[in-house]
Amino acid sequence: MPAAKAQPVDVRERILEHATRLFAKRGFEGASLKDIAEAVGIRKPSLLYHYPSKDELRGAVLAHLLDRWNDLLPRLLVAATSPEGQFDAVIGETVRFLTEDPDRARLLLREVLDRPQAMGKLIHDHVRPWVNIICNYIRKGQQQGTVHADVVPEAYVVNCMSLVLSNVATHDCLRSFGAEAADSYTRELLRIAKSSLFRRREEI
Amino acid sequence: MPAAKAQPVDVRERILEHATRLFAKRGFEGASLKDIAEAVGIRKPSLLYHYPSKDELRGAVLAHLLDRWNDLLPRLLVAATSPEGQFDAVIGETVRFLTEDPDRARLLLREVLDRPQAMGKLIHDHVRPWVNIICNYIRKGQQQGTVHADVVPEAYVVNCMSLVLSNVATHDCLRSFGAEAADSYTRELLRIAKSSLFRRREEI
DNA sequence: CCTACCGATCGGTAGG
DNA sequence: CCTACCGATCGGTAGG
Repeated sequence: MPAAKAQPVDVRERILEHATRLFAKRGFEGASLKDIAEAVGIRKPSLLYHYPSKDELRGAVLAHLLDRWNDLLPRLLVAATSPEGQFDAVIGETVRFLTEDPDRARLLLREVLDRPQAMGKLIHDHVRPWVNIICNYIRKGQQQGTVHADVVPEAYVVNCMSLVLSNVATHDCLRSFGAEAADSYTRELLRIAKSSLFRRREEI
Repeated sequence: MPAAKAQPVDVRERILEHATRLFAKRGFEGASLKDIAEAVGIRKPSLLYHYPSKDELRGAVLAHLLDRWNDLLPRLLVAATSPEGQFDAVIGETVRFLTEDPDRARLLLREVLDRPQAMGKLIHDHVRPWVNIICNYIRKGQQQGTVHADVVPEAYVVNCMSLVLSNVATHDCLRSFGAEAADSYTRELLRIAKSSLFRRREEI
């Protein structure tokens, strides 16, 4: 009867949480296994029992983040029906996913900087499919005349991804810029994304 | 007569070059003083003679980058006269400055992630003045009807900065996305920035 | 899950 | 600008 174990929540998951937070805050090289272990409340060798090396922990952290993203995707893609509604759902949920825990954006940006080649392959495998779906909606919108004709779909979507990522990741840093409301930058981001995609009513 | 010294170019500057490159590639914690010194062709204690600590080297690298940026600014701000020409000059030169050496973008992004508070102050001091100038041009454009009325100037400029920075920094990683031309992402970035700012002729 | 310990490497110093 | 060296900390292992 293991009645009074330290914390009931799965230790492996608590390790991932604190590893995500510390990798995001200090970077992979800047966050030591000792610090992560002691944030969880165990010793370094105990952490290495669950994840046998720091590199395997890095991989597990990234896989865990992508799992949460994949949880979101299916209901996101079938949610809306109209082209503009679909777009709002997709970019809105993406922003919400990253804003809910900004460490996700910071970690992803750091991984892209640290290992561009490996992340390129990973993005190609995990993100390409739904990018293609968005691109098809954009092309359909161009045929119907609701989307600007000079949009380059793939490049547009990639730039939007970059923009959302860096907007959330640098949120703390850039908030010191003005006295405006905290989410005014994110609202302007959505305006930029939509304004550069859809033709306005008065144009049609 | 010190005839055959190793390299005639200033050693301090060569240290800054290699430190910029290695900090950008591996991060501050991931790049060791030994690696930087040996890339220059000297030993670690010799590097520490020129920059007495790793933190002072970090500061010098950042200051050097901002100096290059400040070299660019004055001629950039007086270059064009029309609002749209001014905008093209500013964002075009910003892209060129970062594209010329993508390590600049990578280093700045890493610094923002590593030390958001310190970078917030630094941005406030060094970048705020010319952001204000751009914002005034945007507001003038809004009064004249050439710029969309719903643009929030400060938030727009900050988002554009974020977008340019992350676009250049993640260039290597995202190029693997499609078979398109290497600069198609950057061209789409410029289109997004302009399309979400200026009203199209047919609207006016 | 722990204590005890490993060799390697870190930023930095002494001294010339 | 160098060699030689410092204590501290790194990721990881042995053994229980």
